[in-house]
Amino acid sequence: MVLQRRLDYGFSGYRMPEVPRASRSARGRGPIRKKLDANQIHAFEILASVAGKLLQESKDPLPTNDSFGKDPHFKFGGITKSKQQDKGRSLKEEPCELGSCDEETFLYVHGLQERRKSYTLNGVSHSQENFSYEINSVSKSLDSERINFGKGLGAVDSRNSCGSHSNKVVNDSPLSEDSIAEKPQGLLKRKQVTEPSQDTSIKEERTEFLGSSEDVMEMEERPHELVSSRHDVKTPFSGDCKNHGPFLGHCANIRVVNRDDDKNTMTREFEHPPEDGDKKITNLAAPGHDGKIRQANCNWRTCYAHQRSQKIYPFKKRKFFNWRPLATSDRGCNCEGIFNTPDKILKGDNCCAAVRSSSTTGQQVPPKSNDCNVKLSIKSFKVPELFIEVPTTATVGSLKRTVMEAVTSILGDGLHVGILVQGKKVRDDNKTLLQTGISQDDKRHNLGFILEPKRAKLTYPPCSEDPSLVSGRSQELTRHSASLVSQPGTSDVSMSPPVLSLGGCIERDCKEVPSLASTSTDKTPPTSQALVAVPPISMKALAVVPFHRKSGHQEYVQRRIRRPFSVPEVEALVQAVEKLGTGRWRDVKLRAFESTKHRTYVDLKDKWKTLVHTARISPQQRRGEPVPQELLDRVLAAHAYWSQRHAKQQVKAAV
DNA sequence: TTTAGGG
DNA sequence: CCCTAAA
Repeated sequence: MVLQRRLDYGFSGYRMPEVPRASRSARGRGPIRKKLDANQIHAFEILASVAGKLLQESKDPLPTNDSFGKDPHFKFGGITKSKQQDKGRSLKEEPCELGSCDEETFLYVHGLQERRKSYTLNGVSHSQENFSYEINSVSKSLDSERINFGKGLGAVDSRNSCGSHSNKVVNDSPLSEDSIAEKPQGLLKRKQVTEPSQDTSIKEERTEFLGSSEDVMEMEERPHELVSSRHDVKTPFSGDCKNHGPFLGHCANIRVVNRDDDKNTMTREFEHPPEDGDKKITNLAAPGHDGKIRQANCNWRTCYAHQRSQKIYPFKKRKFFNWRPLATSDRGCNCEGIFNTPDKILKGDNCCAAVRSSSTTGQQVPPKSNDCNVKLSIKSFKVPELFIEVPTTATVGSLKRTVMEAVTSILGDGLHVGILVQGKKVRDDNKTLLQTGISQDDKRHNLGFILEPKRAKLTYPPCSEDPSLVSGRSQELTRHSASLVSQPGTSDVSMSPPVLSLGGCIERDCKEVPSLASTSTDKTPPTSQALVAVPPISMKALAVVPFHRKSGHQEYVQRRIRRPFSVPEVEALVQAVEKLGTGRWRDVKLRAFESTKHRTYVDLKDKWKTLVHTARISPQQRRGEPVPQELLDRVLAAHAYWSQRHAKQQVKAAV
């Protein structure tokens, strides 16, 4: 028979496709904000949840964070130290620190409407969740974050810029070896207790995982610290999680309260972030951290941000799934504090261990990815680590599916997973992992996962519907992420060099948003902004996190992409309204936007509303593409006219 | 389905 | 843009 050993892989993160820029101040000075769709946010939630659970699995106390409580920035509103203390096993809360973030590069992630605020990933948000999914991009650093997917304990990526210090740091880090060594036991223990069966299917794992209720639920999450740009780090991983700056309130404290076995639903409630959240963030973002950016040393456990209050939180919207965002800083997750020395890691032993059946041997300690600093550009964000387990006999296709399930369930169906082994894209889904070389212990076999747009074309909002302005639908995807799109089945060329100049491209893109006209596909570097940076990856062992997928499809309803009205559109709208009047949006739609399917009458109505508002405010206060004053004047005139007319009609009707 | 408005 | 109550 074929050996049924399993490989545990850990994701240090995914690099996500860029998200359309949401907005920035009129003068371009403001923070660049990005909005993530609900499902994307959910990804964080789920991944964070997974991480959190894993974290919980560990009974080993995490290194204490001395800075906790000391750091002025660190202030979790409701975090009760005493509470933590009460629980011996509970993890200490640590502030998540966002390292040096270029203020300008802060990304704000928004969820939907009301929740929008709460889902603001940006630590700046005052939302209650205030989770630490802060995406902060340091455009300065060209190093792209990498996705490590490795087997073996503690991977060290020598190529990684962080790698150099990471090794060293690792040793010093409290979280290093000991921690790692211990963890497995704890996991094992738990496993034995909870999982009698040796046969562990992913599903079972998941179940078990979920099954570990109480303790898990009560665990406090600990925000992890984050860090900063790898470049500047002088003392990376200063060895402890102590020095991390407070990430402040971004890390939500969550506690799982309710568990729904059937649905694997966990609801959580977040605490309200400190009022001064903004300030804190600002501080973090403030200059001065340059060169001294603290390295975040977060191991995946740490990443598991604070969890706290538990409570069944009825979600208003069904769109929101079961999982609430955990307070986790994706960034933090990426910066792992636990590392093993390379030699150690790469040893066959570890590898072997890694492949042991998790069910019988217990889970391995999740490997830490040496993905030090995550630098996110405006167009991408990193998701917390995700651990999965698959038998070596699994096919590449199944591996993809497994990963996809985890990711898709979170992100929605817009993406599919691509797998790269040593930088090469594996296209044959029928190959087994062994055949592909993924199962080999050789460290050289790097495995990378990439998220690619499923659809041939991503729908990026064209600047204008106006034919004259639209260079073609094909451009949709091109804007910032042409390279992102490796169409299924086609180009992989770009993927070969896994990651390339990601950095450079990103930086450039961040700074300048190419106009549509200038961004034809041809100009876009094929490889660059690839979705994923597939850095050299070292394999390491990890704990498996069974990922569960709900049968089916989540009800993620993606928020429509923002499509600012172009001047021609505004013109058309104004003209139609002048003629038809307000209140007849359907007719306006038919008349002026008949062929523009993405402009609904509601959109037109909304646009009119904003136009009226825009026309009333001073030019200085206006944002976005300036609308000719002439049009605005017409807006006001039409608005006044029709308002008056409606009023009169009402009077008549009344009489 | 449309409107109208608040979020 | 989203979400919805009303119409």
